Amino acid sequence: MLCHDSPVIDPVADLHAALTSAVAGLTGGEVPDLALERPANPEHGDYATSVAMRLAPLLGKSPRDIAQELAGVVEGLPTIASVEIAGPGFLNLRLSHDWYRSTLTEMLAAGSEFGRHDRIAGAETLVEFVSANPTGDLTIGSARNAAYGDCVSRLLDFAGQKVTREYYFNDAGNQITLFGQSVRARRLGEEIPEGGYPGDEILEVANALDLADDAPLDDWTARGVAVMIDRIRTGLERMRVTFDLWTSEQTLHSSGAVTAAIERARSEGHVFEQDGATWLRTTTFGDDKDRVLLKADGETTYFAADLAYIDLKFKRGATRAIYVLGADHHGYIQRLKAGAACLGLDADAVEVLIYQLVTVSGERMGKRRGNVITLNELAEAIGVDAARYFLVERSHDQMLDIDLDLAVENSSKNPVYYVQYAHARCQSILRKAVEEGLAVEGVGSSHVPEGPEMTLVRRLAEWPDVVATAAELRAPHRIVTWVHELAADFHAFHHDLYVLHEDADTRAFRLSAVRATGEALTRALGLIGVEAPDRM
RNA sequence: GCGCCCGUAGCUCAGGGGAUAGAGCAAGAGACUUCUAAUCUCGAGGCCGCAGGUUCGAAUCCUGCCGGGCGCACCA
Repeated sequence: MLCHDSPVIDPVADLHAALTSAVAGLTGGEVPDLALERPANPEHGDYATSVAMRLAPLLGKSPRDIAQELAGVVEGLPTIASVEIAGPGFLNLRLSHDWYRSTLTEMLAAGSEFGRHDRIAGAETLVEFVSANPTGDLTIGSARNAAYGDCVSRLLDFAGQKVTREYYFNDAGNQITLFGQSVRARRLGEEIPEGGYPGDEILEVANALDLADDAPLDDWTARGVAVMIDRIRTGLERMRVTFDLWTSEQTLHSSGAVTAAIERARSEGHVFEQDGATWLRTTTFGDDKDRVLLKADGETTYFAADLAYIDLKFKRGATRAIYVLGADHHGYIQRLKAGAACLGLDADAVEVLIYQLVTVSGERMGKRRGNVITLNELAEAIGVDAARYFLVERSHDQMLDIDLDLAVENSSKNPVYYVQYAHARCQSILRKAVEEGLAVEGVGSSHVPEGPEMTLVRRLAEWPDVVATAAELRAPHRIVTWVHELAADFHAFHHDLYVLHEDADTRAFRLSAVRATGEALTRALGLIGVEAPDRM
């Protein structure tokens, strides 16, 4: 389905507009979804709409009669070559040669802005992702979080939102104390405590610390966390994932934000005491059960810090707070939204994105199982481009399984190279055009596009809808699906037709198509954090 | 028990109400004197988990069931 209700650079905008006004004329104003789409079957035209069938019950006329009336309006458009009515009342449209030329011209003129849309623009969005505790290297589960969260951020940014990326880390509490003890134990060659962290990276962190053997535990902990965070940051940067803010839980406590948030919730009337503990009545806003803020022993819970953190996000000016969490945290959705509501905030401005878990050879990852794969190992094994492509290739609602040996074995046939190769081919042609003095500007005026050229241009024209939908659905895998289709269309085009044709007009059209394809590949790959190489 | 995600080709998965359900991989047959063969072309492979419902029209929306994953702390 295509939807063009915002002023975007859109190749089928005039078609959409003409249909809309024609339909409005028939109904007296009301316009249902036009359902303008690209049929899978080429016999059904380049674009098709089933709007006549939807209109039939409304107007009390037969779908084919309505289609006939609409056909009369659309037929005159310069972008339309032919219209036919098919089946129960489909309107099948074929685009004119003129459309192909003007669409290419438009796309090239728009450049990197092509596909920019404002359907969801304007929000100040805080995307919090990864946020793994700094007690070890990031696992491949966090790698999925990183790749997905980063792509969503890039998509929202392209959609005109002001995006801030934040990593929230836990640097207080039992786990962190255990981490500090583990670091010290490794350094001193002692036994690590029960439930401590045995990973090799702990030893590396320990050895990087300039601390005396008898330094206080707090120093081992704090310094260890700092080094670990730095390790994590470096690994993420290698994956082209960067953050604007690194926020520590500790600072929420020390700044008084936690206490302030509890008081704010109390003044909203949602805090109560029971069994010696202080509770937040999140059930008022749809949570399964109420949540403890202050334990009977007086300690704050992790959720209390969460509450303060939500408060902080909106106080800093965010109009939307996105959380990216693994499926094992899906129970947090209601809790976080209810927490926001208890602070008097809009629960709908809290959006929790859940991605399904990553398994290793069909099994859940775990230190006890000894099957942990880290982000660094994945990047090392198959490279950053293949790793990123692999991590967002499928829907985030789909479970992801990895066998590292198999991944390495298969990495050469990772589809990312197929797509990148298409870009390298584009650049190769453009280089050759310059070398041979065959480069031209413009799309020409008389070239009659052939099948593969038309297929390619129509594919390129899908971009505005693809990128807008991907952003709205927080579904970067749609970019991946599309960019692969684009690469396939380009490879076929390249195989069938010679670009640097002796006829200047043909050459101009084809060079324009190559240029537009190269830019589209760069743009789409950029949104998933993959490079578009000039040579391979 | 309750909640979230998934079930589509041998395998991994796209398909947000439209016409004959697609791709990659695997297996099969072909194509380089050319701007890169990391490519292209062709064939084969399907009760879209099951059963109802809504609709002119359902893989898609609704309900129930079956199967798989995950979660239901005064842990972090």
